[in-house]
Formats: sequence, structure tokens, C-alpha cells
Amino acid sequence: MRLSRYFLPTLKETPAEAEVVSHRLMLRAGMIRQASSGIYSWLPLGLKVLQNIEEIVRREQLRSGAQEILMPTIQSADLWIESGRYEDYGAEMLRITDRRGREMLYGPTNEELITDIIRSDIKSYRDLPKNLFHIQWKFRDEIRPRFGVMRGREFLMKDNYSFDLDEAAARHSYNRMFVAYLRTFQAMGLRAFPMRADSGPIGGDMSHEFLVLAETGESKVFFHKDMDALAIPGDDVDYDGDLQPIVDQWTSLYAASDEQHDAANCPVAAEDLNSGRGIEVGHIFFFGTKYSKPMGAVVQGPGGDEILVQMGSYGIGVSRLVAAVIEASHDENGIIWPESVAPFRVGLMNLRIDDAGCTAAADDLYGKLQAAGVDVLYDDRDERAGAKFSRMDLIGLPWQIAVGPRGLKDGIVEVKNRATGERIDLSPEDALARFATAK
RNA sequence: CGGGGAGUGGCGCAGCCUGGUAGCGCACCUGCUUUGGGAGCAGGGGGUCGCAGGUUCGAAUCCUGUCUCCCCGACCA
Repeated sequence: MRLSRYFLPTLKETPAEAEVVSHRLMLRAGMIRQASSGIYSWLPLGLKVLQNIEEIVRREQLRSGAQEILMPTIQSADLWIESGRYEDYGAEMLRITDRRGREMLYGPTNEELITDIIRSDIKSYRDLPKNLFHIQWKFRDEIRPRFGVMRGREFLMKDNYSFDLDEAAARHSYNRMFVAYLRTFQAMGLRAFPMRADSGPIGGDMSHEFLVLAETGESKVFFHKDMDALAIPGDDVDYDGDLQPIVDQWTSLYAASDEQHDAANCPVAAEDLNSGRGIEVGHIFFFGTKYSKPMGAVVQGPGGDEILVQMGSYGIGVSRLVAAVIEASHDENGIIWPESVAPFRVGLMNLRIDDAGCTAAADDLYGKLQAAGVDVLYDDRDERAGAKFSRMDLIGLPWQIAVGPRGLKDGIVEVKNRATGERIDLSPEDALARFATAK
């Protein structure tokens, strides 16, 4: 993509409304613009990142055996009245009345809708287990939206729902998600720890929050230092096999958020306890028959009896993850994207557009990188070199290639690693080869 | 929802107290010079001062109402 044609409205100064670093950088890097409080438009650069994250989430869900569906954003109030949550949910639910006076709502979550789908079409124990996910925009009319997309009112969320015949099977469904989540966050270059979450009486030991470590995270967390060293299951993990040992390995180590941590009664010795700050990006929990019971989601068992479906639900804040990655990975100059979520892999800069030789070399390299399938953003604008360097640092592409007359005189271009700041001189051919080959 | 603050060109702000018809920096356009880490000079375009009432000869400025946004707290992916 040529930057001269790309819509990338970066800002030199930080808008006054932005407080946290991810919000500031997302505005400055031209990723988002606020539409109203807690509601944002995604501009090309931000959208690419959002889609990359979404794709990683989707890939790991599918790998774990879940199946993708898509439910609507607008729901009828009827189902919510049936489950008893229409009143309970309160003002956080955005209620809408259609032209016929029917009560509708912009879904804050989808338990009711999915339960309705399941009860209509799943009648036999032979149809279980099922695990269905969708990635859809939600709306919660937060009392106080803040921190940009970290805590917006409208947000993109992956949520899925498992349906099992009994609690043992439900536990396996739960464990699958547990493992899938570990893999998902790692694939985005994040360190995420599961923490036991209090979900009331139903969930028991089957409720965990996943927190991404970031210095600027909103809540303080404490965890056993061995957690750092725990391996994440590889691509060969068998989701049909016994996942309990993996889950046990993680859950046996102490990890707690600020509210739950009690220094006086902490089972871990002080020297073994690490602390940091975290951002909640995922939550998984088992809730048994909470919805299947009031809504009558039953299957017929082998003996002809009716059995209430055991359900679990699992969320990942997809749009929030964009901000979380930035919180976890930035410096004073801007964003530092992990390669897996970066909007472009390489930022190519023509430092002197009015120098025919320089422009020819940069154009040539751009064409060849593209032909080799490298996702590259090419700064071909008539700007000063300094402005180009600064902007590249701000938008945080993993690799920068600077093509200028000075280097070309010696037959080289400069390749810079955004994360480490390391710069190396390569011939254009070597630079091409470096990125054209596998990552 | 309680407490605080702010709405003036795309962004950051001054002007308001003490009314006289809007200004600065960045960004943008033109020209010249410059050119490897956000250049310099000159010229230029763009603003119903959130909105609605009121006071006044005259309102960005004073008064009343209203909307929006932000920050702190209680609540959340």
C-alpha cells in the first residue's frame, strides 16, 4: 500500500480526551476516531489490526472444535423476559422500540438467543456436545465509558457457548476453552494468565479470567513466579484428549487479582510471588442450567427421560485486545506491534522522493516485496525524512526499510527492527530476500 | 449515579474576570530555499465561539436553561 493513497490521519499532538497510552496512541496513529462517548469508528490501520486479532481468535476457536455462527446485534425482548434477565439487566441494556411498538434491545450478550437456537433444534442426547461461537458487536450502556476501546460501550466480542449432557462433559468443554485461550493470547504476543474468578455459586472451580500483563493495566495482580515458565500447548494439542493435566498445571499455581489477594493469607512465600498489572481480556465460566432451566432447553436421554442441558460461556474482548496489545507493547515513540497482529509487516520509506535514483530503487523494492507477498506500507510521500521516520515509529510496524541516496551510494538500504531498535545495512536484494522468505 | 472540569477552524490552546464583532502554535494550500530522525521564509484558505432563550445600541465575553464530552469514585469483556 502506498502511503500517498492510504487514509492514515495521524496526529502530532494528543487529543485532550485521551488519558491512557493505548487510547492516545490509537488516536495519534489514526486507528480510530470517536463517534460518541464509548463508541468508535475504526479507520483502515486500526481495522486491519482488529481483523488480525479477530482472525487469531477465530483460528484457535475452530482448532479447538468450536463452530462459528453469527447472531444478530438486535434482539427481541421476549427471550430476555423469558429468562428473567430483562428486568435484572437494568439500565446497562440499550432498549429500543420498533415501529410496531415491539420492545427490542441491542444485545449486551447472547445467552438467551443461543439457548433459543439450541432448544429449537437439539432434541437428543446424541446431538451433544456442541460448542458454538460468534464474533459480533455488543453494546453495554456503561455508566462511565473510558480508556478508548478498552472500555467502550460498543465493543467486538467473541463469545461462545457449550452444551453438554452432564457436568463431566461440561468440564471437558470448559478445559478446551481454557487451553484455546492460552494459545490465543500467546499467538498475539501477549502473556496472559488465568485467574480464578468468583462467579457465584454455580461456577464452582470452573470460572477463570484471563489477564494480559501490561505495566499500565487497570488492576494489580499477584502470581506465582513459576507461572512465567509454564509452557503453552503447541499446535499438536489433542482437544479430544484429556486436557485436565494442562489445566491443573496452570490452576495449581497461585494467581489472584487485587481484590481477591490477601497478603496475610497468601499461600505463596513472598520470594516466590510476582506482581504486576493486568487487563482482563477473557473470561470463561460454567453456569450449569441457569438458562436451560427457565428457557426449557432439554434433550431426551438414552432412557427417554428429559435432561436439562449443561451450559458454559466463554468471552474474549476482541476490540479491547487491540488496546491491550498496545498497553503491553509500546515505547515513548509509539506502538510496537507483534508481527502476528501488525497492520503491515514492513514499512518502506523513500527518503528522497525528488532523487530519481532513490525513487527508482524504492519503487523497485516496493514492487518486489509486494510480488513476494510481503504486506508492506510504502511511504512514497513528498515529506522530509524525519517526518517519515517519526510516523513509522508511531504506527509501530515491526520492520522499517529506509531507502535514501546516502546508502544507495554504497549499495545499501537500512533495515530497522522497531522492537529492538537494531539497524542493519543490507543490499536491496538481501533486504528483499530477508522478508520474502518465511517468517 | 455522586463529585469535579471543559465545549472557540482538523488537533492543542489563548481571549471571557473588566461586553465593541476572534487570535496563536501545529496541520492544510501556493511559491522559493532546504532535504537521513516531525525544516526556514513569504503569502493564503478555513471558525453561526456547543445549542436555545434573555439582558444590552452591541454578547465568545454577562444571566437562565439545555445538550455534549472528559476526569475521580462505585460497576464491567
